Amino acid sequence: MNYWLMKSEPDVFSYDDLVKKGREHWDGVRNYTARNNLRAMKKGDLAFFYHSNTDKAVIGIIEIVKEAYQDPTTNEEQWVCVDVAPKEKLKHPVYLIDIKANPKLAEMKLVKLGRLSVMDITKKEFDEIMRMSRKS
DNA sequence: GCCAACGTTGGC
DNA sequence: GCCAACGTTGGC
Repeated sequence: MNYWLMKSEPDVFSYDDLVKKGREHWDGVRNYTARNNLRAMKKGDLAFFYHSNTDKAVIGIIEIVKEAYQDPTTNEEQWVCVDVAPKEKLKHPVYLIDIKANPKLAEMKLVKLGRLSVMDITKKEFDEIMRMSRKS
């Protein structure tokens, strides 16, 4: 079981949009590091859904329901996508500013590699963000 | 293979 | 809207 964090601009595709759809392709990734992470995902892995730009917060948990396959939005063979489904919306969003302020999360790629859109996180980081989401 | 120029992302 | 960070491209 691996843990991930995936970014989306909520104006383009939000967690609530995913809930409405029930399941969606996570396509359009055109970055090699992010692509490698997509390829490493296993069915059943969990990922945080992060809203960039307007919210800058982790909103919910999603589950990988289909492993990497050719991205249908391009003919270039090197790009892949996965399918995801909503798992659970966090009780409270966990904001980037609070993640940055938490020393336990200082090593997160979210903080260190600001532009990476699909990243791996540790179970400790996953658990810590879950803990933060339970209090307002 | 180096590196400057350029484009994109995303926080502020 | 600006700009820093950084990945990618292309000339040499």
